[in-house]
Amino acid sequence: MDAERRFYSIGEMGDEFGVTARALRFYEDEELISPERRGTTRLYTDRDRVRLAWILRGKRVGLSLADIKELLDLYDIGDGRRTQRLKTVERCQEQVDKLKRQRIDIDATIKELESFIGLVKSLDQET
Amino acid sequence: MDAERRFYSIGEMGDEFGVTARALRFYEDEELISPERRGTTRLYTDRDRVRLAWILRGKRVGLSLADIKELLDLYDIGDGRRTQRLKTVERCQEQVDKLKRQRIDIDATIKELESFIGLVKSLDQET
DNA sequence: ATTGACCTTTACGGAAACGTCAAGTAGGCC
DNA sequence: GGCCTACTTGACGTTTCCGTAAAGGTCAAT
Repeated sequence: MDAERRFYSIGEMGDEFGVTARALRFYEDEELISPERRGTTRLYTDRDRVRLAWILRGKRVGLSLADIKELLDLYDIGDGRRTQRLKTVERCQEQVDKLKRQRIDIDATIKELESFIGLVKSLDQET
Repeated sequence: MDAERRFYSIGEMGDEFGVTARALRFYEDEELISPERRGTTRLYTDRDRVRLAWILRGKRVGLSLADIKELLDLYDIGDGRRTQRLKTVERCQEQVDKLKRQRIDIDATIKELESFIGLVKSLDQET
């Protein structure tokens, strides 16, 4: 164990995750990730990679960076006081509900687009 | 038939759909809806209501207004030439694929949030 | 020693999707 | 006719999420 702690440069991170260095610095400004430093150079760890993956998936499902930050923070404080935890659960539950509603809309949209595709394709059979 | 054609004012539309008049005018600027006019006043028909519902659902699933406009336009031109129709199907299919990928992300996020909620709640049982 | 690749911060720029006045008009009611 | 309310068209402001120079520091290779 003590598995040879690897670091990743901002460039490597960008390449691997398909984001620019500018974006990574921006996420840092917004306090979504806090890589270590060697001097001024950023060193990303595996923990940062996990967080970044979370951030990007959050973005893909339409969460704002603010939402994502809040959820990541909640993850970090999961062990706070009882009142704190109640709030945590509450906020998470809100997002879950929102995502579930969003899934319903997505399904409806997919369905409609697909049936439209079917219609247009059927027009194509004539001729 | 000839079912008593009703019109709706911009205010009614806003109230019913939960959007501001400003937003409706903006959608018109962007050519997503084109209500009739009596003088300068906008008159929305049922067709406009259907389009608006489509727009809002599109927004909820994360489509940009540009995407939505394109899809609405495709609906309108569904009867174009063959080449045109192929493009139509293609573009729709792209959106469908994108939405399907998005659904996968949503499911994963929901799952993760819910298991986190479970974790925090279990901490709450102690005490 | 110089080049090139990769890193840094600071700062202005820009699209998207409206919000928010401002100033004016049109129609209905008493 | 006067008032109220809802409507109109600009036009500038705002937030989010970065892009894009500008102006350099660092380190390895040539």
